[in-house]
Amino acid sequence: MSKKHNFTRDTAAEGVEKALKMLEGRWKLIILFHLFGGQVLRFSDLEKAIDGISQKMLIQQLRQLENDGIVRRIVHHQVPPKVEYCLTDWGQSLCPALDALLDWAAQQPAQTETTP
Amino acid sequence: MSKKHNFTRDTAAEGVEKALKMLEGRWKLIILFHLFGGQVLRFSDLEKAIDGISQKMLIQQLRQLENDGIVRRIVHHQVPPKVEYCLTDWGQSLCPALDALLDWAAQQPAQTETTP
DNA sequence: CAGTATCCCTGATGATACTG
DNA sequence: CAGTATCATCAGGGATACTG
Repeated sequence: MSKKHNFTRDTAAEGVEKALKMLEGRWKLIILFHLFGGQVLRFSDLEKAIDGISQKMLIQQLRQLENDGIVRRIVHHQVPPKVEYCLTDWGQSLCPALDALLDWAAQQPAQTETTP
Repeated sequence: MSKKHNFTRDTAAEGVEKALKMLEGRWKLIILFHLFGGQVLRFSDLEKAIDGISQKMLIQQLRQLENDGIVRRIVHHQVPPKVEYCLTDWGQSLCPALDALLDWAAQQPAQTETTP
């Protein structure tokens, strides 16, 4: 199944950075969590579902996710236009990794308070 | 050991976002990977080890990691000053989560190429 | 040695309006 | 419906110089 990879301290940092770059972006995680679990949503569905997002931002973030191979764009040639978005297999496989991060964050011990 | 957490789609996105916020920052991952494995390094050690970083950036990123409870700062009251940095236990526990991300990124199928 | 203090600049985001 | 186009804003980061 999973291949073995040998990372040095620097290539590891680089690799994680690459992953983070793909996830950074004001709206990407919210979009992703709307698509996890096999959801297939239209542009307008996402627009309605995500509070406060503009069309410009929505399309921009979707395009980046698409270029990174995380999201798939499905165009139905109709009038009026219909375009749907879903995760690629690889995009789906991101879920466990995010869960790991989520658990980690949830385990944060209470102390000096997170940067105010 | 690990507690159970119930997340909704939105709180999950929020939680991961919180985690990412702590890791975003031009130099944080590089710093972290220098400290993983129990390393204890002086300010000047980090400065030498990390190519291209300025004192301002180094201290800024370290402070943020410290405020987030990921890094611990150890001051030795001496002349000249000696300050060391290492990971907190919670900071160490981030390692597996990053590994998951790393593996995910390494599995990226070749296709449209990552955003040029 | 281990930081502070300034100034500057760019890229990411937001607001708004227009279109095939 | 599903986008493009334009303009304004603002925080993150870089360069540089100074200090307890």
